[in-house]
Amino acid sequence: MTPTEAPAVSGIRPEKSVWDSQVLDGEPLNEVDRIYAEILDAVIDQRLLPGVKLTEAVLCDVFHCSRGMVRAALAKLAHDEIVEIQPNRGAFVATPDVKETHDIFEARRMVEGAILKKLMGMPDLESRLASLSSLVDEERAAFANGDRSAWIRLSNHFHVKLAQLAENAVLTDLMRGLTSRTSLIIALYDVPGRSACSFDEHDVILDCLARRDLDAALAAMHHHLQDCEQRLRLSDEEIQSDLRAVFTFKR
Amino acid sequence: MTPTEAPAVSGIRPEKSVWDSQVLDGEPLNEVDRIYAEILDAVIDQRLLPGVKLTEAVLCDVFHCSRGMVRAALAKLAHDEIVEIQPNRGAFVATPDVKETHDIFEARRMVEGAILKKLMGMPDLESRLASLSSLVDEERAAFANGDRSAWIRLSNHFHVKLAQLAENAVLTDLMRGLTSRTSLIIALYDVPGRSACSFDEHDVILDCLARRDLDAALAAMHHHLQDCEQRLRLSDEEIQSDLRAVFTFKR
DNA sequence: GGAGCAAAAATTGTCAACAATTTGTGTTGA
DNA sequence: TCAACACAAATTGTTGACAATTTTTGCTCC
Repeated sequence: MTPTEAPAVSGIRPEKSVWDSQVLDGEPLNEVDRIYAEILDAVIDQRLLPGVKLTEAVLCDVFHCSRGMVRAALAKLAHDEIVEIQPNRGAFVATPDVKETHDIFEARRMVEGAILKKLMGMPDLESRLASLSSLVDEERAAFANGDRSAWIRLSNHFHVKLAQLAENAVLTDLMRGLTSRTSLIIALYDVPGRSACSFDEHDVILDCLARRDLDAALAAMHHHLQDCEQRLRLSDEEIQSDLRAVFTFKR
Repeated sequence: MTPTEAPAVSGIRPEKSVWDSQVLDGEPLNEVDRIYAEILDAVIDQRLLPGVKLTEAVLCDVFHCSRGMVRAALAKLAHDEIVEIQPNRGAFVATPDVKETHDIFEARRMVEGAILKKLMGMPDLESRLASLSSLVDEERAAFANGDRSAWIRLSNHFHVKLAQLAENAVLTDLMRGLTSRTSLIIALYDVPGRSACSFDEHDVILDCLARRDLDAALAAMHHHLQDCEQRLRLSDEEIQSDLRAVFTFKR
């Protein structure tokens, strides 16, 4: 994966100008946070891909600010493991390795399972779940419209919003971090031919929750995350078997 | 809680000069990370207390560096919710509110429970637990010696080290963050007369783990965290009842 | 065509200087 | 004695300039 630069960085400023609350709650208080959020959004939407070099001067141009602002935003992103800063060489969108991938998915299975348990004990669950149902509908629509960025963003947001329903800010922040990093992983290891629609799986989870069937909900979430992880092409062996499949098919 | 400054900040540089791996794995790569770690260590050890103002110029003096370094370290600590940066007013050691306290403990119960489950399925558990046993011994010794900072640090480190045994870097980092924030909470809400020895509880957890009794281990950890949370004085009503107890006793 | 080298260009790391804001102090008047 | 105000001092926010490092380019030689 060689560092690329100009074309990918140009994807930072999407056409939408209305503030999207995916990354931060409410408007950012300062310039650094704004830049942070813009870059993070671009990473989550997979407009900025793993390994891309984030040159300070280019970002200053894009965001019309001084280098200090850019450096501060990059430092925060590095702290989140979204960006890797290599001393004297620059900042790059992070490229999580196989171990990190496994660790993140494992952590998600633990945390998201615990969130479901908490939700199960909460009153008024059905009305809480209504906003999530419409979100899944939006996922479905985005997919049908071929709007990949929107689909990815909404798909990610489903998990964050589920955490928000649990009314624990620490868990919500945690889920934000885990889903952001998952987006990187998927961008890095996803196999186009293996992509399946995740909104159906989201629907199943919601259904189980609405029926207050904890075991089913846990199984559905576990299955969803396991599936997501299984779909990634993580090893040379998998790449080899894919190449074989390609040439077998061609012949 | 009024911001105080000079006397508490003087606690940043402890007598020990050997690098303690509590905060970061290995030596920090740069000056910012070093300052970050020093301040975080001081917070965890409760040498720096909640609400203390962290003046840039003072920190520059203490650490013999430029303001840029200090600002970068404070920004990272703010990102971890360890420090609160108020625009145009300065940086303060954070003062978590009651909701945040609850959220953190809840998150810990979820995550630490999940860690125990994972540990239960790991091979060679007994030899893994050996280092933790000696750590609990150190806790006990520190408490007996009246070395509060060491006791707190070791007590915190127990949970981080338990997470490390699970061999998942994401979970370990997560536990680091949660325990650091817990240390703040305890500094803020702890009642001196209510403090109990937590190393006995740590021992119970280890014992259950060694016997591979998952249910008992989960119950012990849950009880430990619940106990810890219950010991905090979080409401005015509790303060009132404490005042009544004080004057009832005096009469 | 590739390797090695020097120089130029690009980029990152750092910090002092200045601007902006807040806090503290002193004075005045009621 | 307290409130209001002005001013000085302290502190935070920001950025351009310079130093240090890395990357790119051009040239020579084999």
